[in-house]
Amino acid sequence: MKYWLMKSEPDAFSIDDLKEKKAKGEHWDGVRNYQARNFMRDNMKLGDKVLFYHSSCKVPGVVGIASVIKESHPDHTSWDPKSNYYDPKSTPEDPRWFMVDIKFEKKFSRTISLKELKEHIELKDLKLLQKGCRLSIMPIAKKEFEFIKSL
DNA sequence: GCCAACGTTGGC
DNA sequence: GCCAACGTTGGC
Repeated sequence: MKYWLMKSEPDAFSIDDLKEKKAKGEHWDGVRNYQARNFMRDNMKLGDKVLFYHSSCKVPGVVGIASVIKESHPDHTSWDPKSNYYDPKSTPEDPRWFMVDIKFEKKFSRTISLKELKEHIELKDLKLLQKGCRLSIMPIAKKEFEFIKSL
């Protein structure tokens, strides 16, 4: 089993929105970055655990846990001209973008803020904290996952 | 293949 | 709203 961190802007889609989807979960559409796509397409497997991170908001940080319930499948919003995520180079015959489905597992009793994460030496290698990291999906070590969960 | 211009992310 | 740090695009 692998561990991941996924960023979402709570104004667009928050942990509470995911919670409302219950067991049905939600597909993680709209990723238009090749590195993040490759993680979803090639590496994310059923049952993998995900730290849900709120970005571009008042208190950015980790807010809960989700899990993968469906492995890579084409992101249909990429060939929908009406979608914000439309990419004319992607078609149903030759999809360029992929997504996984995740479902809510738990919400932490508090937000573990970015500021707090930075204070722990145990998390010094966390990709999220590396300078200039703009990846919206990144792998994290089991150690790091367990540590953050324990905070 | 280089690189300037442009667009995006995301913390602050 | 600012801006640093990237990623992408496209001319050459």
